[in-house]
Amino acid sequence: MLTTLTTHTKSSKPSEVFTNGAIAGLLTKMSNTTSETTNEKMSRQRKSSPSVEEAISGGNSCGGGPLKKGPWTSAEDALLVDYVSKHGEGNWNAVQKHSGLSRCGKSCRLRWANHLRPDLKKGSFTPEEERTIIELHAKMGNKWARMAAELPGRTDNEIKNYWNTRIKRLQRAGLPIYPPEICVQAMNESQQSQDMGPCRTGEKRRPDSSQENDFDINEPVFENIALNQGLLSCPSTVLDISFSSIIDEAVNSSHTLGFMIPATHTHTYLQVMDTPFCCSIGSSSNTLPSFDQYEDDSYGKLGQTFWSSSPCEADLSMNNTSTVGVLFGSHAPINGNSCSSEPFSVARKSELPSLQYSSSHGGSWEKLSSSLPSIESVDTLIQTPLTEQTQSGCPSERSSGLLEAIVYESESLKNSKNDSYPRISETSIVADDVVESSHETIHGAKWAACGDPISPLSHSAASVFFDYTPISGSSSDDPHSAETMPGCKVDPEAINRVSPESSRKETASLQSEYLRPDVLLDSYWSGHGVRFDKDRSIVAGMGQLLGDDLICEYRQVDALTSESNLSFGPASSSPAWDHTPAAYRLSDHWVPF
DNA sequence: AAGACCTTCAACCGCATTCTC
DNA sequence: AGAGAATGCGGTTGAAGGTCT
Repeated sequence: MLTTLTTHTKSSKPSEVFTNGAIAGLLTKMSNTTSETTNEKMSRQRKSSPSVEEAISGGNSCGGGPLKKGPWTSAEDALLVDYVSKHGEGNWNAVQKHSGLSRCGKSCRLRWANHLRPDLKKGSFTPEEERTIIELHAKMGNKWARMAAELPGRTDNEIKNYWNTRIKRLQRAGLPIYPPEICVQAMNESQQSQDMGPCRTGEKRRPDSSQENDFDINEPVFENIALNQGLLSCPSTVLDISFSSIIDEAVNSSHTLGFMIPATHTHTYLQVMDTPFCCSIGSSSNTLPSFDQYEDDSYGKLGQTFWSSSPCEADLSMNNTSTVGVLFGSHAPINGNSCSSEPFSVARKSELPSLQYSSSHGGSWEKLSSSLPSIESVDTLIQTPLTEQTQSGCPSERSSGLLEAIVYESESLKNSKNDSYPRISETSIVADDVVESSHETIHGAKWAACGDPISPLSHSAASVFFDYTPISGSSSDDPHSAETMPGCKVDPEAINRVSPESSRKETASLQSEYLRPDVLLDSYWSGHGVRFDKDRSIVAGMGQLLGDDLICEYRQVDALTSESNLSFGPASSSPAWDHTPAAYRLSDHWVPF
C-alpha cells in the first residue's frame, strides 16, 4: 500500500526534472496527482495535510521555532523538491534556511530519499525483488541500506518494513524465514569468504567498504556458522538435513541475529515466498528451480510427501545435525544440544503431515511427548503450558503443546476405557537403550545425542514406512530405500554409530523411518493412542485447534503446487484437497479410512 | 454496526560514522 | 588531531486503514 505522499512522487516520471521555481507547477501537479489517489489516501491526506499556505508558512513556526514533525504535506514536498532541484541533494540542514521548510535536515533527507527521489520505484515488491531481499538478508542481515543499494528504486525503509512485516508473518505462522537453499547459499558464501581471507570474522570494517562486496556477510550472522564449518564438509552433507533437527536448530537460533528461523512449518514457507522457492543447493540462487523440476526426479518423490513440500523440505527432513546448525546460524550447534530446541515442537505439532496410520506403532506418551519440543518462543498462538507428565523423565525437558495436551487428553480417555494399545514404556526401553548407548558416540546424529525419543530408534515402526508410504519408487520391500532417496541420505556411519548394537535391519529401519516426518508423527500419534480410524474426532478437533493458520498455509501450498504442477500427495495429482488440516492429513490420498 | 485487533508504513529517534574546518 | 556538523543507518513508534468478532 502506498501512502498518499508516496503517490506524489509516483506521478513524477523518473526522468522528470524539477525546474527551478516550479513550485506552483509542482503544486498543481501534486494536486492532480492527489486527485488520482484512492479515497482513503485522499482522506488521509486531508487529515494529515494542512493547507499549502500553512505548509509554506511553516505550519507551526518558522524561523527559530520548533521544527515541524509528522507527515509531510504535498506543499512541503513541493518545497523540498524545489530545493533539491535547485541545490541538489545534501546539505539538508540548509533546507530550512533556503526553502522555508520547518523540517530538520534529517527529516528532509529522509523524505527525499524515501519518497521524493525521482528514481524511486513505487508499488509493491515484485517476486523477484522479494527473492532478492531474502537472499540479501541471508547474506547481510539487517543491512537495509546495503540491501537497498542492490535494489534500484527501493529504499532501505521500504525493505526494512517489508522484512519486518514478513518476519512477523512468518513468526506467527511458525515458518522459517529463509528458504533452505538461501541459507545454504549464504553459508557457502560465508565459508568462501572465510576461506579467502583471515579475520573476516570479528574484523571491524567500515560500512562503506563492505558495499564493495556482495558477499560481505554480516559477521555476527555467520559467526556461529563458521564455528561449525568443520561439520559441513561437502555439499552433499547439505542435503543430509534433518527436518526436525533443522527446525530444532532453527528454533534455537530464533534468538540470534538476523539469521534465524523462527520456527517450523517449513513446508509453508512457500506461502510467504510468493515465489516458489526450491532447494537449489549448490546452484546459483538466481536460478532457483521451480518445483516441477523435481517432479520427475528423485526429489519429486520426496516432494510427494506432504511434509516435503519442496525438495528443500525433503532435505530438511533428513537428519544431519551438522548442517542444521550451520545452515541456520544457530547457537545450538555451539551448545551442542539440539534438545534445547524445544520451541520446535510447535512446528512439529502444527505441521503434522500426512499421517499414515500404523497399528504397529507403539509409543510412549512420555517419551514421545517429551521428544516433542515445545514452543517456547516461536508461535505464541499455539503455545500451551507444560504438563507435568510431559516434562518428566526426559533428559531435555520438552514442553507440551496444545496438540500434546489434546493427545494427552485423548490418551487419558482412551486409557481409561481401553488399555489395548501398546504402552510406551515397552517400546521406549529400546529407545532408551539405543539412545543411551549412542550418547557418547554420536556427534552428528543429534537426535540420538539428545536422546530424542522421537527418533525411530524408539520403536520398530518400519512397517509404517513400508506399508503406508505413498512415495513412489520407494519399494516397500526395500527397507533401505530411504537411503537411496535422493536428498534423504542419512549418514550411515552416524546411524551405525548411533546403534552399534542394533542389527543392521533395525538400523536400516531407523534410517528410513527417521527420514519420514510423517512416520514420526504417525508414531507420535499412534504412540499416544490416537488411532486415526477411530479418533477422527480427536484429530479433527486438533485441526480446528490448529486453526486457520494451517488451513491458510495448506491452501497456499496447494495453490503453489497447483501452479507448479507439484503434488505433495502420493497420487501425483490430487488437486482437490480437503483443506481442513485434519481432513487434509487424513485425506484419502494418504489415509484410506 | 461497532469496537477490538491487526497490518502496514511513514516518520522519528538515537547512535555511529564520515566529513569539514 | 580534535571538535563539531553532517550524514547514514537501523530500531522503534504511532497513525491510519483493514479485518475480525
